[in-house]
Amino acid sequence: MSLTPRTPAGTIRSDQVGRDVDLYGWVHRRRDLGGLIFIDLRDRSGIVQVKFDPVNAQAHSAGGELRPEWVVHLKGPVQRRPPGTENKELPTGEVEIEARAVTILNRAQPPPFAVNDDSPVDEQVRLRYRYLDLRRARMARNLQLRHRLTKAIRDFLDAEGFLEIETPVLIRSTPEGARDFLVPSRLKPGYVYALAQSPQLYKQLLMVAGMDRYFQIVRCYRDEDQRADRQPEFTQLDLEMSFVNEDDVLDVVERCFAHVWQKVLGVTVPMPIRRITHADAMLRYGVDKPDLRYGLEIEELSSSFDKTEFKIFRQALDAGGVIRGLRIPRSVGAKEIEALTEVARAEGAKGLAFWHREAEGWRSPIAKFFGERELVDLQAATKAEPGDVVVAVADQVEIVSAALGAVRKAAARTLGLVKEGAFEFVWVTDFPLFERSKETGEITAAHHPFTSPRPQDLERLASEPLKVQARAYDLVLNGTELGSGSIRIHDPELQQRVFQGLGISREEAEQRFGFLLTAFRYGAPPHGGFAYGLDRVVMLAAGQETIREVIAFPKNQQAEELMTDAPAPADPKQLRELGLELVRPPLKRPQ
RNA sequence: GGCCCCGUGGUGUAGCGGUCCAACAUGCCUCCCUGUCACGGAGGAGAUCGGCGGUUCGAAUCCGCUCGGGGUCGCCA
Repeated sequence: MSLTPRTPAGTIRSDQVGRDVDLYGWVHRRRDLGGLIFIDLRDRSGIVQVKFDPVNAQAHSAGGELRPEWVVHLKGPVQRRPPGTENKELPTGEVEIEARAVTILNRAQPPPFAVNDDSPVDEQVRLRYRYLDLRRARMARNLQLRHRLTKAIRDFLDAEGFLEIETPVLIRSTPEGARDFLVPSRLKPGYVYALAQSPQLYKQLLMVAGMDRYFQIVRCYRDEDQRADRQPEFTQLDLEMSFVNEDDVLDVVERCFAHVWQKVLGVTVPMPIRRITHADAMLRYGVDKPDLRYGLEIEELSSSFDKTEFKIFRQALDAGGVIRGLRIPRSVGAKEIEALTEVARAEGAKGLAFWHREAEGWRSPIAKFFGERELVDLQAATKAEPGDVVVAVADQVEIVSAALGAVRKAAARTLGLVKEGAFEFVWVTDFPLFERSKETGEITAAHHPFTSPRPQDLERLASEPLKVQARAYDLVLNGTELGSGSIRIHDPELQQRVFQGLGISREEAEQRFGFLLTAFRYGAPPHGGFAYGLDRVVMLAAGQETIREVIAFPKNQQAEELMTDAPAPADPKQLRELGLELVRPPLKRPQ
């Protein structure tokens, strides 16, 4: 039995009136008026109303049995709806199908939650019955958006001369970065692969191979804790280019975003995307991924208070710290200030100083500690207007940045200063090459160990490594880091020096990255690239709060896939084949 | 591992020491209804309030532990 020709339900318009159509789909909703019965028939394309008239006895009696989510084949003519009964809410609202023949292809149990509306449902239930959840309009829309967005990316990069090339998923484990998922080797007992965290090294080797411009839409795996925007397996748009500098990479990436936003959302992204240095972002926004949908820039106030006698400020300055503040262009109640203070404290600040700007001057519990000149300076620095509130933190620079960055975000959200529906892209450039691990105190790569230092910083590599800046850049959208990239090292000697800066000895580097260093000795072109989280991009484009909403079958916070109950206890036979033995038996999970 | 929030018929919520063998909406079942579109009307079934323990004359409600879910910090080169 061939199921063609099918007519997609959502595509039927009045110009098809009189034509006989074959519809295949799900019963979305049923309205039984006693005589006449209407159902909305749903398929991927949308919804169309079907009429069951008692005149068509067979169809009408079958129609009376139908329930939501039953699968049916309907045959009948497209009819114009009687005047006054059109539904302007539906694209198909001018027409209806008169069912002349009905075949019930499958009955359905009542679903555990309503498929035919968008009412909130516990996410655990949604994930357990994901195939039902995906029938709902919002999820169907998200997956269709994801498809169109992915296709727009491919079309654009293809037109720009990029080749899509697949790289291995089962790769050698490298201890840097995120925790690896390990896959034991059956053929070499005791040996393991790692699932690729990213195609980083392979794409650089593709440049050495002369592929010139590469991209890949690629699944990546990281065994870390989950978040609203983090899954153990996620998809990256990964690209790499030869014979380029920073501007070439940024140009391609931002034109790609402009193309995609125009094509998929009909939104024009102003070009070029603005750029801000990492140092500037930390100073003005307190974070390296600023949300520019609102202002609230952080102001340097240290010099305004350089002679202050206010003990808390004095001590911070004397200890080499800074005082910075934020003008909130709105009156803020005591409760809200208390909440913002808590936000600042959570980031390590000892408190939050605040002044209410009034018509005649400043009102503040700490007003008496400040002289005329300081308040004039405060006014000049913040340009506060009557009704505004200025908050400030005094401490070491890292704490001040973190605290005010968090206060800025919290204030924007609670006071409704965020421009909804806006897409504010920004490049963050000139990242440091290294950073000191908070945990171990060791120097680690801020981006990854293959990132090129700026040429003018090369002589500081050994002497002042933390002052070396990298040829690295991040792309940020609405305060979410989409991804990052860099110009890579292509000189084996420079690569060795950076490894040494990271505390990796020559021998160790040869052992772990020998293939890369060897490759670089056979003529590596200068190259650089970028990678971003496709799930995050789709999430933001679709206006969703988590990437789970744009992934067909995502995992929960325990990294479980609830529909199939993965992961599952290991089969002893499989373990034997792999030469593995469990040290700890699997815990039983109560239902 | 830390912190925060949430677990009440299938689903979403209300109830926050007795008036609750738990209420409302929706879904489900039966009946009525020939222009509905979240159709309407009448009736019915359906939860021992995540679990265990405690406080109390009395617990959905208070306390402790625990299980489950989410957010977040750490972590994510």
